[in-house]
Amino acid sequence: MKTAVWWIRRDLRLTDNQALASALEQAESILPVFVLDPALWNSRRAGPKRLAFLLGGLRALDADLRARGSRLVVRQGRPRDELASLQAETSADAIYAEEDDSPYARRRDGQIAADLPLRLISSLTVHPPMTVVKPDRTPYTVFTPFSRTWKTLSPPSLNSVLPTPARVPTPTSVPSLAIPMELSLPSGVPFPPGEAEAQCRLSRFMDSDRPAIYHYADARNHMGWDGTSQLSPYLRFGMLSARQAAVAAYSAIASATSMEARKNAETWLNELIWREFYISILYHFPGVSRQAFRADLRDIPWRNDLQEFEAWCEGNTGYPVVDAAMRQLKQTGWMHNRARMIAASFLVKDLLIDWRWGERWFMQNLVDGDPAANNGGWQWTAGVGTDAAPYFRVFNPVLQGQRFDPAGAYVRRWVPELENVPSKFIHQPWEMPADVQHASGCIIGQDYPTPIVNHVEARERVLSAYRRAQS
DNA sequence: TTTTGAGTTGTTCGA
DNA sequence: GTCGAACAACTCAAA
Repeated sequence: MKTAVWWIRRDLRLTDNQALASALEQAESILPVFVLDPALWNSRRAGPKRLAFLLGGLRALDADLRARGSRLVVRQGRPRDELASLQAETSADAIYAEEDDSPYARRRDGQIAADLPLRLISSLTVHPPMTVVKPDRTPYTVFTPFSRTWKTLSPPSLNSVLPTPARVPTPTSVPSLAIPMELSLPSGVPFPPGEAEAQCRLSRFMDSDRPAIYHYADARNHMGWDGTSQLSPYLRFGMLSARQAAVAAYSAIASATSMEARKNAETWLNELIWREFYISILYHFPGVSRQAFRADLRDIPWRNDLQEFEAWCEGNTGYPVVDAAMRQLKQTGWMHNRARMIAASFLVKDLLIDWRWGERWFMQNLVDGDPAANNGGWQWTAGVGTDAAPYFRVFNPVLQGQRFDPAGAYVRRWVPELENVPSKFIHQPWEMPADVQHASGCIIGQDYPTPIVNHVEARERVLSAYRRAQS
């Protein structure tokens, strides 16, 4: 085969890239292509921060390719049209791409495969959705048995991680658009795009003096700590392969020096399996992207109060942890996982707003926003999904704050008007006596909002709403 | 086919 | 302050 197209979608890396490796095996020269698809670009789900991260990732990938005698060709338009014309321009014999299991991608790829020689490689996940199924070949809908089966499949070995190719021979004459520059990453977003950064973060998480992976199980819950890997945006765009992450997790488990350390590393591996679980759920049940998995919970009488929704979005609910979470999201494009659960629970249960509103807001603001994981997380919190939280499990934002941000470091960082509030009141500032409000420079109702709902009453309200919906 | 055990992440109440 | 039970059944997965 003379020329092959490597169609890049969410695998912005050269290391352990199976689509690229297959193309290199089969063809003498490779044309790396990214198609800016207006259907995704203009979608209500797209967010400027994620798009900026993607464009930055394309620039980084282009630089990495140029160091290997290649370059990235960027086109804009419907992928089908652009690929067809590229194929004509280069007389490419095949188009290699990493399979994407989300509903839009499957529809798009199905149509393209009907006309063009598209070869899809399953490497979005360690184990493709079709391989982690029950003995009767039907999909799992509960996490624990899914993960048990996942773990019985042969783990990827260290040498299965494909090396970075030294050279990528590429035809020189194919014109490319410039990578759009108008959307640059806002300065508050702490995620430099590119696979070099992803590799750095992975090794820092695994191999530093005191590897965070061996403290992950507890540390990850503290919102003011740096206990998570912060790899989600990189996994989202394939700047790091799931397989390489899993290999790293397995090797950390194998070299753990205590039961405790081992358990912590296993907890992180479990998070990778959660990612694959929700990818599998969306693959087998594409309808979840539009409605609740559980048919009996599709008619909850949501209040959907617009003013309250806006207060939530902007981080002005009067509940410090919730507001810190929402402001972190807005400023950085990322939110701590524990904070995601608290903020999501507050929207759905305390405000009784349709979980899909929150799902959309997260997609519009998260750099790591992924249709499968985000949908799964929201349905879990709302208690309407697979393997969902029981509906009576309502997070108490004050207790969650006291437990997972005891000194209020997280709150003070993202809600500066509470900076000088004593720790005793940091998660319930409305309890401050007037003199303490004055002393801390934070008058409730003036410098910081009065809570927009009373949690105890809101809890009763949501419990009865869910009870009614079910009966 | 039937049975049995189990199910990410919580809160509240009363002893 | 700490502890166990209740919250509500229900469905899934596997024996």
